[in-house]
Amino acid sequence: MPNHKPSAAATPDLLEPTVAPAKRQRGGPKGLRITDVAALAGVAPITVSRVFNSPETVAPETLKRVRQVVQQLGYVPNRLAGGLSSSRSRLIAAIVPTIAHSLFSETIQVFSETMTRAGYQVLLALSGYSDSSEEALLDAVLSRRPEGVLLTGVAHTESLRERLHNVGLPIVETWDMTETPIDMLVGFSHYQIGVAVAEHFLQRNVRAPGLVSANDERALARRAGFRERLAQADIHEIAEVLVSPPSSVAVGKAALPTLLEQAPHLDAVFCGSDLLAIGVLGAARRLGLEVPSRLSICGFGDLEFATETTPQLTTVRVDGTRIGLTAARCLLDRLAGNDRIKVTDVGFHIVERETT
Amino acid sequence: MPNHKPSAAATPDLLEPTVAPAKRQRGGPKGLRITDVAALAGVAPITVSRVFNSPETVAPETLKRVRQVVQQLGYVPNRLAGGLSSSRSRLIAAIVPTIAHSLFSETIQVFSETMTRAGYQVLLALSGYSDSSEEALLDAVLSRRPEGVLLTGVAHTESLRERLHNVGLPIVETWDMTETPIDMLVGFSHYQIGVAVAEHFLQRNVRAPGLVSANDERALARRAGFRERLAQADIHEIAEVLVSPPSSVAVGKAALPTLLEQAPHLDAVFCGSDLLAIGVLGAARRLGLEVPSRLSICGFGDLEFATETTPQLTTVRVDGTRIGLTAARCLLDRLAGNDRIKVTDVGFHIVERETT
DNA sequence: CTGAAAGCGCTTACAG
DNA sequence: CTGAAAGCGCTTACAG
Repeated sequence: MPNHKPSAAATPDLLEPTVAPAKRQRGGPKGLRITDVAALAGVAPITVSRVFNSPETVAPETLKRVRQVVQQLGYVPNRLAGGLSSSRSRLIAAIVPTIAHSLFSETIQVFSETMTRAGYQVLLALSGYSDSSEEALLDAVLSRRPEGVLLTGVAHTESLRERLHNVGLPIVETWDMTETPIDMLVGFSHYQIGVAVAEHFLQRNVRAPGLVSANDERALARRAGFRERLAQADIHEIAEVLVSPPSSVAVGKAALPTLLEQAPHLDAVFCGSDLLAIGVLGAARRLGLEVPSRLSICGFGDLEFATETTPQLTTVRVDGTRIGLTAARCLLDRLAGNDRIKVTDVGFHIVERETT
Repeated sequence: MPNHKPSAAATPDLLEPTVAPAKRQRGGPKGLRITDVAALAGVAPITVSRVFNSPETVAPETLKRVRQVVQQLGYVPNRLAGGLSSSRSRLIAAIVPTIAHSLFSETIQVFSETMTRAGYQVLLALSGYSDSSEEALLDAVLSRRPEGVLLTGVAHTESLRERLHNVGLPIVETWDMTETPIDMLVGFSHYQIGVAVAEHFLQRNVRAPGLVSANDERALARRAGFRERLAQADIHEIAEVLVSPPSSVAVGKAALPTLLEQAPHLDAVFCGSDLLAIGVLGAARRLGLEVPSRLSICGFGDLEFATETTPQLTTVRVDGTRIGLTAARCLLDRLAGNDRIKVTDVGFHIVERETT
């Protein structure tokens, strides 16, 4: 049967489809699209787009009409499409070891609030404490095309640092300090904390200190500062228990007997977290060791309530809220095209509650 | 100058552009695309897509070659594009009042881990405790086209419930109980907790109980159960302090004197959180009120360490980890097309530490 | 202040 | 097992 193409009769039939090709069907009926709003409001889709993204460029009358239709239909723009088209995902990734035991949850809370207020959303990526799957995690994160990344701790592996550097995104590393940040940095020196706790113990005439700590990079930095400062005071024997996360009261409790085996005259313990410190405190009580007169215990991380419930403990307080806020501001400044101080040291305080 | 269109000479010149229209330029050079990988591997883009999304349908040889190129180039697929095209965002939204004070952070931790393992990512949305901006928050969340939503607490406003129902997404409400869930529910009854704490106090022969609590919906449900059970025992006068979040040790401390003004013979306090309870405990100590013999104090929320540091307190323990895990499973089952038990009551326990 | 056309980087739905 | 074409729902880059 011959082909009856009405126009362009000179065109060879064989190169032309017999009829307009049937439109491919993609899935069932989708949700509302910008064209639905546009049609009902009697404007072009681009105008609806402007109502959301640059309302100041739209005539007040048009704005009102479109918004009315949006409201009426309950239209919510599709940001997958918007992000793809504009290369602005409005997404910020936060990579955190864990939010369960609350060391970092305040930081993320404030960070998230601040980013939300600025029109971004936070993609939460929990890395755990193992580096093993970090490459996969980073792939997952980058596949969303975030406009910025908050890291907790400095990136460890060289390969990771390189990839993060290469993507060219604004990046804030937090909760740590390094000579060679990938980009921006808001944190403090774990090494210096170790030094400070050592000095605190030395002031109390400690002779046989011990350490209970995880073996992640930050904990090891505190340990190094602690050991080196003590070495300067000619204390070289340090009882040690390295524990794996998550740290808990129970782990702290179990650690004290082991420390006492290593150092029967143990008179101070530096713990990697307040939870561990509370555990050590409990074990000390049970053994009749008075705290802090017979045994000094120092924690890390500032559990708010601890001030009230365990005045015998000393702890190292870090302002997680300030870290989150500062990190958010760094990122936002950078996203706004401004420069930013690259490194902020928020420091720390040793909080001593009861001197005897 | 005349137009020299080589073919289709019969077509009216005026309807044809003089030359092929100049391609519009969209921004600078972008990152790697699937076509870059495809070209280098000598396959079509769709094959690269299959390597990521259904590797089992690709010949081993091809698979290997493409993966090698992916590795070599450091290609990371763009999920904004992928999600738009496939209508599968692989995103799950978690809407939580706050993660800072750790009541919910364990739930989110486990939920996030579980969803990540299943190939999803979690978009974290902090709602604060005010309902005011919840509509805007929901818009922001839905604009990412998540495939499921975890809510903390049951949705409050009717408008919100309706919208959530209408989007037709799998939804889990958590940390509460209701007769009319939007979809699935993993939680417990705050009202029943109030009843149980009242009974706990009654067993201790409490005569003049008080309450320190926030005034959010869940806190008010606990209050209702508490009051109603006490009313059955003919106790109608209940000293009350309603506080606004965030609750803290300091707020708890400040509350006790106010309660004592209302009820000089106060002999029990039910607090809306463990932090408040610790504050009340501190204030009681200062006033010389012995706990629990003279004053019973019950908290809520289970701060792990509290068992160790404040054995005088009673608390209501909820398994946040189980909630997170169960919620994740509910969502995943639904996403896999299976049915799921709609309502799971994980219950609660009253943990009494020191009986005298 | 508004709009028509093209393109963002993928995947679907076919076809072979 | 592999691929060409079309389409996902927006925004960019022009043009008026």
